[in-house]
Amino acid sequence: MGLEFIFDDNKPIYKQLVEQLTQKIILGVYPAGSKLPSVRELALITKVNPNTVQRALAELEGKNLVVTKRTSGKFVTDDQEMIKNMHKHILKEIVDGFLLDMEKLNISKEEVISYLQEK
Amino acid sequence: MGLEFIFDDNKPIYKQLVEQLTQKIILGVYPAGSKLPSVRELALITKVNPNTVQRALAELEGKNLVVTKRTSGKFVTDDQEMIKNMHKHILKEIVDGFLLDMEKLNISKEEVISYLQEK
Amino acid sequence: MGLEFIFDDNKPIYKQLVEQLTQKIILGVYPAGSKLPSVRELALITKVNPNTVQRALAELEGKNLVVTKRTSGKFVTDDQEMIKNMHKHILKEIVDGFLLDMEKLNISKEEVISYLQEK
Amino acid sequence: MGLEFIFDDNKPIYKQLVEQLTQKIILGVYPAGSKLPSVRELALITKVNPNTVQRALAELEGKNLVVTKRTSGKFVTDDQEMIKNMHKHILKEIVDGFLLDMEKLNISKEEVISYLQEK
DNA sequence: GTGGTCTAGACCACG
DNA sequence: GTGGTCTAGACCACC
Repeated sequence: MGLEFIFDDNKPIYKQLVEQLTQKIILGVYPAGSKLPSVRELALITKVNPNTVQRALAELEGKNLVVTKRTSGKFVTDDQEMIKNMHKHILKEIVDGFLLDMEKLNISKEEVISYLQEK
Repeated sequence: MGLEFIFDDNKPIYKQLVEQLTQKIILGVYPAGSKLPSVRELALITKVNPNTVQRALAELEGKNLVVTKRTSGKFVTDDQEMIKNMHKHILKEIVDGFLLDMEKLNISKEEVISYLQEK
Repeated sequence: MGLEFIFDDNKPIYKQLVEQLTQKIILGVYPAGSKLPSVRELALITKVNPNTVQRALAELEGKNLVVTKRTSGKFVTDDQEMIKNMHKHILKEIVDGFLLDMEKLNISKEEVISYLQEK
Repeated sequence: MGLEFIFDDNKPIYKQLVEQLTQKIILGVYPAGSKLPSVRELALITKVNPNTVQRALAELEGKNLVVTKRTSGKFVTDDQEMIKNMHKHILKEIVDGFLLDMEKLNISKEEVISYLQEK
């Protein structure tokens, strides 16, 4: 569990890769400080072109979730704080987006909650 | 409220138009059976290229939310049942998507609810 | 003047492109709010592969110096404040780097200044 | 002070080693004619792969700043003149590079000087 | 015509 | 074997 990569056609693959790798980092599938599979390995695992993997990893590096140690590979940041923050950030983003959607449909928070409870 | 159209540059404008028009129909801003503004008017209101408006309306026709009466214009369907179903459908889609996201982050429904209640 | 692009082999071309475009923006060769040449045009001007141009522009977008208006092209940000800040930022970076180098060589600021004045 | 070696991951380590060893020679930390630590020692001190140290020293030999005396090790050149020239050369390079950067940003030498004086 | 994405494949520097 | 860069060329969505 935790190692599959599935893509759909709606979003660019590299963005989906960013999301899924971020998730795996947040959930500890790739723990803080651990070495990521090499670009080429990831390309094999995900069945995606190495350039595309590279691009996704570059984004993760931009967000400081991943650091590159030249010639020895790419690693998850060892800054656990940052990972936690990312977790919170993503959570907030999703929940806020959800509530916004609900608002657009004129549905109150209470209705949402009772709806969820019934499920 | 209810007549503004706001677009961002991330998603195709015609899709955003579809969404926003659907919303207005669902919420009764454009009630069942009522006449929609003409393509040209909508283009003016939304400050969008008429072709784009056309494309969005075509999609809405495809979903049977809008019907064209030749010579007199485009109208919201008068099938109230269909509108209600659409409402439920959209609601379900959003909530399910939300719950799926939560699941990916390993967050239980209960946690979500308590999180929402705190807000 | 101001429109040539020259590259050397020490640094990646896309980074040099980022630098040179940034300069042109800062200096007003490409003023705030103005449209940039299209990716393909820039590729022709610079004699570089369009993908490489794309990559450089993506970086500039990441720094919010450039914004993309879908289908109509890429534009310099119209936030003049941001451009000024970038100017200051770059200036500071260069000067600080320079002073650091001088420090490593045990050369005082005063010596530097008198050296510059002689030139 | 004078014996630490610090590397960042942006530039090749061997180049950084070359720079830092050159500095130490110029500043007299390793005086003209003195014996350098052995490759292995340097590797330990710098926590760098011996191959990398070897490569850096080879470059310094190429510049005639370091000479190998077979069987007894590597020594800083005893040609003090050469060391002084190297000093000047490096200085010139840095200052010229700096002035070039300033020129690109349309900043006159006078402005630079007054800027430095304020700091 | 605009930008965006992806692939395939090659070459390089590094350690 | 690691990542980084670049090219050529193709295809897509959008307006």
